[in-house]
Amino acid sequence: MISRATIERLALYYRTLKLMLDEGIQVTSSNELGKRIGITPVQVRKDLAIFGQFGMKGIGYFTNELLFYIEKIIGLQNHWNVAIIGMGHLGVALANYQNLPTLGFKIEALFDSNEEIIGTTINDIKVSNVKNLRLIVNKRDIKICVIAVPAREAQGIVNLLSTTKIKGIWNFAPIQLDVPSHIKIVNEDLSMHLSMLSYMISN
Amino acid sequence: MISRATIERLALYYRTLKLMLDEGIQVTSSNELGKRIGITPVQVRKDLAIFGQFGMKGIGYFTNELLFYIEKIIGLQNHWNVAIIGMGHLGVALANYQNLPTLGFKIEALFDSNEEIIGTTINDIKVSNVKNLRLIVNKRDIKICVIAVPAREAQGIVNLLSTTKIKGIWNFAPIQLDVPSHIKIVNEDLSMHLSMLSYMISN
DNA sequence: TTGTTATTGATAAAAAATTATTAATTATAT
DNA sequence: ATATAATTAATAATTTTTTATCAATAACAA
Repeated sequence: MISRATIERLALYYRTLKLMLDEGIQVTSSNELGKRIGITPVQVRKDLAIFGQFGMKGIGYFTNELLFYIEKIIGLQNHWNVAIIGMGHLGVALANYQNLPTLGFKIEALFDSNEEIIGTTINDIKVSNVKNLRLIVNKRDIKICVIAVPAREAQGIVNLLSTTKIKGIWNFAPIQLDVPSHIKIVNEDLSMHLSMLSYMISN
Repeated sequence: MISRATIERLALYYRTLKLMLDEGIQVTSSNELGKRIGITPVQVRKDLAIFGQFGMKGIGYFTNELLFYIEKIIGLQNHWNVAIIGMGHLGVALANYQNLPTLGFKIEALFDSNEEIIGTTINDIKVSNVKNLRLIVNKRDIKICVIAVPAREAQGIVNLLSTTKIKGIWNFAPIQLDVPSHIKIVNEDLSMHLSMLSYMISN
C-alpha cells in the first residue's frame, strides 16, 4: 500500500519535471528535484524506488524518461470524461479551470438544479438539469464527477452516482461523504485548509 | 512540533462538533467523533491529549466545551482581514466563498491587474489595482492574502507581500513559492489533488 | 591509467505516527 | 451497596515514514 504522502510528492515531481523540460533541462538528479520541491534527495529516491529503477548511478535521471514513467504511474495517460455538479461560483470556476484539460480530463457535462441556470452555456458547455444526472453520466461515459453543491445536498448527489459506473469523485463540499468502495474520493477541503492557515498564523 | 495531520484532524473535529451542536448533541465521545470522521477513537484522544485534558472519564466530552477549546487552539476566535489577488474565475468564486466570513475571515480588498476589471464590484467589494497592493494591505491592516493569479505571476506577488505585515498566504497557484519564514503559507493545490484522483482510479 | 566527484539504489538507523492496553473514574441498573 | 458498562488519559507496543550511510557506477580531469 503506497502512502498518500508519496502520491502527493509524485504529483509534485511530475509538475516539476514538466517545468524542467520546458526549461530545456535534459538530465536531472534527486538533488535538484528535491531542492525545487523542498524535500531531501533521499526522499525523492525512496519514493521512486517503490515503483522501479529510473535513474543511472553517477548520472541521475533523464528528464523526459522519468516524466514518462511518473505519468504512467499517476495514470495521467488516461483521458477521463468529467461532469461538474453545481454551477455556483465555484462550479463555474471549475468549468473554466485550465488544469482539467491540461491533465487530460475532458469536461463533458455540467449540472445544476436552478431553472434559471439550466440551459445556459458555460465555457461552451450547456448546463443540464441535475434530474438527468444518472442518465447523462451513463450515456456520455463519464468517469469522474466534481461535487460543487452545498454541503447539505452533497450526499444526495453521491447516492445518485453510486449506482453509475463512475470511478471517482472530486468533492468540494465541506462534509464527510459516504461513498461505496468502488468509487474513489478526493476531498478538496477548502475550509479545512483555512483552519490550517488560521492555526499556523495564530501559534 | 505538532504535525500537519493532527491540525487537519483538529479542523475536522471542529466542523463535526459544530454540526453536533446544531443537532442538539450536548455530550459526545471520542468514539462518536471518530466514527463521524472515519478514524479510531484512540486517534481522537491522542490528538486532543497534545493540548490538554478536555474530557471526563466515564462520560466523554461536553460538545460546546470541546468546541470552545478547539476553536481556541485553531485560532478561529481571531478575526483576520483578508485580501484576494487575482479576479479570474477562481478569485471571483473565493470572493463569494461563504466559509471565509463563517470562519471569521473578513474580505477587505480585491485586486487585479486588468483595467477592465479594476473598479468593478464583486460581492460588494471594489476591485483595486494590484499596483496599490502594498499600500492597501498596509493601510487596511490585511493579515492574510489569497493568491489566485496565474502560476507565473505568483512569485512576483509574494515578493511584493514579503515586506508587508501579512501573516499568511493561501496559495491557489500550482507552483512552489519562496516565502520568508515569518509568513506562513498553505497551498491549495488543485492540480495535485487531481493527479491524486487520477492515481487512485487508475490503480 | 588513476584519482576525484557526482550520483543512484540498497540497506540500516532513527524518528514519528498510529494502534493497543490498562488503570481510573463516572453513571446506571439491580 | 455492588456489579456492570462506558469512557478518558496514560503508557506501551507496533507500524510507518523519514533520514543516514555506504557500496557501486559513470564521467571527467590530470
